[in-house]
Amino acid sequence: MELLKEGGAAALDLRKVARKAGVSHTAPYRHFDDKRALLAAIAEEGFVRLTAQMQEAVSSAGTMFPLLEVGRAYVNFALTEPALMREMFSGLTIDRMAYPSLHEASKSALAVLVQDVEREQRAGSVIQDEDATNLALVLWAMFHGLAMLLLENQMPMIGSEPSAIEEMVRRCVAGVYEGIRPR
Amino acid sequence: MELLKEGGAAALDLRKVARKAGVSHTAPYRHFDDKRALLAAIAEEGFVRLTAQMQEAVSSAGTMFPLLEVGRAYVNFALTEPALMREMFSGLTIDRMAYPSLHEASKSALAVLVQDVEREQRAGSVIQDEDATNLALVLWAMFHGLAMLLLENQMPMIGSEPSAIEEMVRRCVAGVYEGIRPR
DNA sequence: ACCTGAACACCGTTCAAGT
DNA sequence: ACCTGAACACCGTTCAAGT
Repeated sequence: MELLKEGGAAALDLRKVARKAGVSHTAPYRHFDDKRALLAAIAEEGFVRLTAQMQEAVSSAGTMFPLLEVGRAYVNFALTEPALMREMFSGLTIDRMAYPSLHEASKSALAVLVQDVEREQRAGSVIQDEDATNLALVLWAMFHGLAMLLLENQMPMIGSEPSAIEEMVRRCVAGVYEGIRPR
Repeated sequence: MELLKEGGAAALDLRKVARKAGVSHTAPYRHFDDKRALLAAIAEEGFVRLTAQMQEAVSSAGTMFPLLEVGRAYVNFALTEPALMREMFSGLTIDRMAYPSLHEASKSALAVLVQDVEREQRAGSVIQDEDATNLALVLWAMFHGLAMLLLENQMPMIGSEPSAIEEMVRRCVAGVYEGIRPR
């Protein structure tokens, strides 16, 4: 994870990891089947941390705009650990299912959203005629898209000043909460 | 692009490209500065195609739910060309600005959304007290997040049956259009 | 202007061998 | 159970040399 943070995905190779650990370049194969297995373990750890930060955001928000807090936390995580975020969501191409514990960890991030939606549905601040999981997926898509586009510098007009990013998070949360159609 | 489609990003190496083209493995350096430059060219071509499909979707929609059509087109593109989509949005890490024509191409995809928002604002179907570009960015985030999460198999409860995906696209468009707060 | 072949530094992975 | 060193196949890139 240090290598990932320092030099991005390109800097993360098994031999460098072994060097950093002070062992021979074949030692890692005693602990991981192959490079993908190491990446899966790293991604899993990433999901654990992301889930914790989302959970924290919901808790600290109390009854006031939990979704805004979660969105902020999600974007903040992505911008703080861009290489990790990329590895979590696109490192292992297709066989995510081949790493069950990784799959579990990634589901826990969604679970935070589902729980908040259920709470808001009970409170009446979110529509009740739609499944909570489905609504959570919509929220996740919104947050994820925003985080990834910012991370990949695809919103140059937003830039990287915290205040501009904060405004963009607000707009996205407002967009999905209030809708862009006139009320 | 053939290699990308067949075997994903891992299968795309310069020597293989050269082999496929029937030249020596150093010949590509006469046409591209390095591997990143080739990837940039591929990503650029990807944005051109994505923009065309989004534009087509808006046009064919006429006055009926253009946003739903664009969302569908965006998701469809991502699921049809997953490796290309990944390369377009996360291949070259940070220095996207180092490839001006790539940057231009990626802006043209957003422009399709901006134009539709402006049209809908004039028609009164989208709120007018917010900048069109900002609203387009919100829509883009929604579509992009949905497409990437589906592409990376992060929504296993949705699966890959076209009808389930279609439903999810509908929910996301409805979410950002109507809002998830009761009206 | 475009291509080639040798060469270099590097990586993922395997394997026989050690404690 | 964990580690090592040699070895193999492979890649990105450079360079002198060719047409």
